[in-house]
Amino acid sequence: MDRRATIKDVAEAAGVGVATVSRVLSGGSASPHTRERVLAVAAQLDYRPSALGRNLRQRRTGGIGLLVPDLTDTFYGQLSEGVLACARSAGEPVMLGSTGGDPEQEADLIGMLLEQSVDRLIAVPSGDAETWSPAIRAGMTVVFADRLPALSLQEDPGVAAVKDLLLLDGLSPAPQTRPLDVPAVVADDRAGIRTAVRYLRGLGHRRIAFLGGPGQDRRVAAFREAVGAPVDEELVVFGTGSRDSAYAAASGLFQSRPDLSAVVAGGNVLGEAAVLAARELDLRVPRDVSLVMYDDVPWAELCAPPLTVIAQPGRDMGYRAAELVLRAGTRKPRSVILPTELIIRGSCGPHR
Amino acid sequence: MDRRATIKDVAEAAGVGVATVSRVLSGGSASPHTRERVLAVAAQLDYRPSALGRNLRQRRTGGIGLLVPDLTDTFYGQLSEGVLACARSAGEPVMLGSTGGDPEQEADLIGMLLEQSVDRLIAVPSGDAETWSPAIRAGMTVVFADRLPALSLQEDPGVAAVKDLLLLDGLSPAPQTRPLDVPAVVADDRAGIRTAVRYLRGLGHRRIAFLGGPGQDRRVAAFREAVGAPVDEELVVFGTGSRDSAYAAASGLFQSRPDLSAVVAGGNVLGEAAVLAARELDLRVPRDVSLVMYDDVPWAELCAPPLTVIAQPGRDMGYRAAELVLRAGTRKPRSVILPTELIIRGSCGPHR
DNA sequence: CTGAAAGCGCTAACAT
DNA sequence: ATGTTAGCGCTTTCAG
Repeated sequence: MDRRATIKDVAEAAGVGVATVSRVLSGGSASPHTRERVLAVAAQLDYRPSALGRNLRQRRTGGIGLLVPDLTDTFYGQLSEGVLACARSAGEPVMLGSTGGDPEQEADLIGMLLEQSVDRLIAVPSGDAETWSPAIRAGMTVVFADRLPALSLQEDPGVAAVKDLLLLDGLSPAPQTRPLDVPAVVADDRAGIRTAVRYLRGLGHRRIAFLGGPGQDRRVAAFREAVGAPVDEELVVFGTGSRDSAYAAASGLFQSRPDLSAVVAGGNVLGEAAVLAARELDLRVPRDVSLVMYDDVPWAELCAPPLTVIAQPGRDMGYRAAELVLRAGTRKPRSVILPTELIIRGSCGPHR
Repeated sequence: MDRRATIKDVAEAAGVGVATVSRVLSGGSASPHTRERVLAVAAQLDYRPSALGRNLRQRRTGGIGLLVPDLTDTFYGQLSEGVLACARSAGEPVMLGSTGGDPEQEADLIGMLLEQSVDRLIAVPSGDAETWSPAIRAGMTVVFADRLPALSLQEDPGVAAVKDLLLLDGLSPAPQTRPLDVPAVVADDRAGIRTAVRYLRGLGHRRIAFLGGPGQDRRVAAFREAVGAPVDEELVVFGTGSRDSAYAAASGLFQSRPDLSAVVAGGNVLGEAAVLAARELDLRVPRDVSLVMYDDVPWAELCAPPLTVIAQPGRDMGYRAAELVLRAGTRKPRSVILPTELIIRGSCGPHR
């Protein structure tokens, strides 16, 4: 188990200078004869250029960072698979971190990536713009996926939200604020939620609740818009991200408002909680309460009845985000909105 | 957005040599006065030591590699969360790869990690011992999780299986073979499967099938042992890892052997497939067929009826594996077998 | 087209 | 206790 061959070994064995080896291996100019010789020797020595040397020289670690809230959430699993697929085809390593939805852990992980000189980052953000400005200022290329940093409500006018998406959502940045200019890849929450709400209305539902989680500002906003008129605030409730709190929120909702007839769950963990809570309270789906859940996950079909869902392309989302972050040098990336699809299965019924 | 401060900047600003700064920051000896001064300057300059320089100098990348077959499989999500949790508390970055269960991709990813000089690796292996010997020979510290590399059936006596676990399973390494001496963290498949099979037998089931996936050699062996006597080979079927093939296997099984009365699914993806296939064929669970699934995943409870499962601690498994791989320098790690638990819910009924 | 040489930021001898 | 120095393996001017 002896030391790996270095570029120097190859150079010596091939009777050329190290610079030439470097050139040949990175596709630079070299005489056919030299090139062939170097390649042969390199192969023979089983030479693999060390990323360490290259990274230091270039003052940056190749590869891309990936920050998600929770890998046991199937949707983030899908998203991560997309990122990994793209990264692999580009030969780039991926450094993964799970934030638990906690801005502090997120900040720590950003710090660690900075320390590693990882300069490209895909994130499902948990912190607000304030959490993210350090990364941006440090020159990282970041792309948000699935959602945007919360609008931070503090006075500091230096901090705001992502520009692109505000516009795409038909909002305009508050005056006085300097939006983060970070591209994002997200689902068309507005259309997705709207379609779901319309569908429920069409079934006769009037008291429709929204069961949300952290980082779902855009979905909540879409819900309010779709429901229109003054929204019954008691029908909009939130969990904090954990399965427990999602369950508590769902259970609380059902108990405090037995008059509701339908609920839109903002994500699969929330949907899961809703099913569980409903069962515990002897509410039958869809007889007593109709349910539509954001995220199509394999198990949605296993439920009884199978869950009607707003499907969003998690894998594509990750793949596209990775493409953006990798191409960032070339062209200035623009945000992407991916389509959603209402998949009608059995968890919604007519109001009665 | 100017260049990050380097150790040299700190040294100059503090009026000391770079070595002193290095010492202070890595807890070496220094006079209280100097230490204080360096720390102050470092903080003031917002100095973060670059992992690049350190890595090159130490000829190794810190951090640990993690290779799993598929992140959309909730169990691997749980396992990964465990690894990440441990790594984070140790301040180590994690490089993630998803192999898709394909030995070739696995080999590629190992190559990439080697190139990155990542020298600690946790893997849910897909390839056989032959795939893994390069990593071992290169001096990587590897720990297997969840399962072991397949016993490779080829002549080459240099290749074999993991030593520890063979013994733990009560087997002894074939003569002529040189087992990989790699520690592993796995569930007690033998006990888990045995308990499940006994439970099913207690309910009167005699024709019990096993629906397996790749890498489940230990579970299959345990199944054979638990069933005892000559096993009806038609009742032992395999998918290749994808959801589609799992479904095909399950469906084929149900159709070709309508006389079976119970099935043990070797993992959650297979369990999912079994539920789907049964429904498609109008087999009622548990009336027509009883089902017990390996892995406890949140959605097992959502099924109708809720699934009886053999729970294994995915998160712990990841955490323990990370501990082993991190401590590897200190003491020679020994393999770990984690307990399983049969959680009885509603998917098994008496034979009729 | 090719080689020599200068570092990238850091740590570990070694010398003081 | 602290400073000086020599690289780690690689890419990239800069000459030839």
